[in-house]
This record gives sequence, structure tokens and C-alpha cells, in this order.
Amino acid sequence: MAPPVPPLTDLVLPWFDAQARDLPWRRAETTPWGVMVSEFMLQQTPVARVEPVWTRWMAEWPLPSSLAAAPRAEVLRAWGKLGYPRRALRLHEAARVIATEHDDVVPSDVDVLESLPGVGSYTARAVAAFAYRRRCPVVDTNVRRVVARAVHGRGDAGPVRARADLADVEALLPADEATAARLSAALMELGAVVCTARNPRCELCPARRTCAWQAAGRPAYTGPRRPPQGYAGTDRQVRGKLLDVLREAPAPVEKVVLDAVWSNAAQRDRCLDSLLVDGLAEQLADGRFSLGCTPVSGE
DNA sequence: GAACCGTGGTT
DNA sequence: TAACCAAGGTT
Repeated sequence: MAPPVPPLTDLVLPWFDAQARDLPWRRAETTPWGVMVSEFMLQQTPVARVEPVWTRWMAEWPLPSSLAAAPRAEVLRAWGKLGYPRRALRLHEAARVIATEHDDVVPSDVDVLESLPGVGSYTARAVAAFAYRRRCPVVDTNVRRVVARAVHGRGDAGPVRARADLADVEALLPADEATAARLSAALMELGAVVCTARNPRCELCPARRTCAWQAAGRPAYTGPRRPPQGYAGTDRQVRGKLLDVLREAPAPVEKVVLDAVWSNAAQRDRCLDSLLVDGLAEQLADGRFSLGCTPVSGE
């Protein structure tokens, strides 16, 4: 009889310890705040684009209270072109709450974390696990894909089923808190660099021996696909163009400058208005526009 | 649950 | 090259 296959943990953890990317927010000296900032920035944004922004951000605002004290426009400029700039506003607001209501200490409790703006199920658990070494399932798109393949033998994860997804990952976690936390990071790493969406590198996979998808002959995914999002011509694109002008402008700009970015006036004005509502843009008393809110201080 | 919210690299 | 994809959250 062949020797038994080691559990997933015993295969993936040694691989992770030896191969993990040296990302700045994973270093021992990184604070929980640094971890939380990285998780905000990494929402739907690739690691390579986050790295330089994160490094500058942490040098400028090493504490929640230091970010909370910064003007909104400065925060939005530092966010740069990471995309989804409302994340920057939510992080700014979360920093204010942490500074004023939590003694400038990032919470470690998942429920408290989830109550912060911009912190959902994934981010709350990621902070608890990676910043505080807690044993809690961390479910992102990478982990869902790894579980779909390694555990369920399917080519890809189907639609999100929040409760079931959490239970699936929970079942994989070893009892020890710190080890479980490390496995959570390892599963994400595996999904990010080996068990990828398009061209999985199964020949490099430490879990190949125990992978249900591999055993099944790597059948193609047959479940429902979500329709592609689309971008060209959407409000999202127009808002991005407007915001880009405001971000790069050294001073408040006249409306005619903004009018130049998009020919459809109705859509343009609607988008500009939505940016004002979101707090991403501001109209000054003289009618010009600027990024975020200019602090009313001075005088 | 579906739609919306940016940006840029990869295939 | 048009799609696809990247450590999601909110409404």
C-alpha cells in the first residue's frame, strides 16, 4: 500500500515558508495598521501596483491618527491611480474611527473590524489573521479557487456562497492559531502564484498529490459565468477621467477644463455631480472644482 | 442578488 | 484586440 498523502496543511505550509514572496506588508516589523492599509489597497488591485503606494503611504501616515489628520485631497492624491478611489475615503474614515474610538489601535475582533467603513468579510478576517495571527477563515477569490479545485475537484469557484465558503476554509484550518493564520496566507499565495485562474502551474504545486481537481483529470469549469463588466463609455470611465484631471491639477480648475474630458454633456455633468456627492470632488465658492475637500482652516 | 465602483497589465 | 483579470465592498 502507498503511504498516506499528508494533509493539505503539511504540503502547503513548507512550500509557503520557502517560496513566499517578500511583500513589504508581510515583514515582521509591519504593524496591524500597515496590514490593514495593504488590505484596502489590494482590494481588486494587483500587488505590483500597490507596493510603491503602500510604502510611501506608511512613511507619511504610520498611524491611523496621522492619516486621520490629513486633508482629504492629500489622501486622494497619495492614493494615486490605484483605482476605486472611494476606498481611500473609506480608509480615511476608518482611520478616524480607530484613532478616536479605539485608542489608535487597529481592532483585532472580526466583528469590530467589519463595522469599520470599507471593511467587509474578507478584509476583517485578513487583518485578524495576518496582523494578529488569529485563526479565522480568510476567503478571497484566490482561496475560493484553490478550495474549488483542491477540495471539490472543480475547475473554478462558482458564484459566492458566503456561509459555505467560510465553512469550507474553516474546515481546512489547523487548531493552532498561529499555524492557521499562516495557512490562510499560504492558501492565498498558492492561488495568486500557482493555482491561478487562467494558466495554473500545476507542475509547481505543492498540493498536487492531494488535489481533487488533479485527480479528476482537471475538468474544465462548467458552471455559470458572470457577464463581463464593461468599462468603455460607462460612468466609471467618465468619473475616472474627471478625477484624473483634478488629481493632476496643481490648483482648482474651471469647469471648462473638466468639460474637455468627455463630449456627452449630460453624462459628464451627472458624473461630476456624483463625484461631489461621494466627496471625491468639491466645488469652491468661486465655482471652480478641486479634489476632495479643501480644509476650511487657515484664516 | 445584481449592479456599480477605476485602472492597467496580460493573453 | 477585445476580454479577462487583479488580496472586495456597498447599495
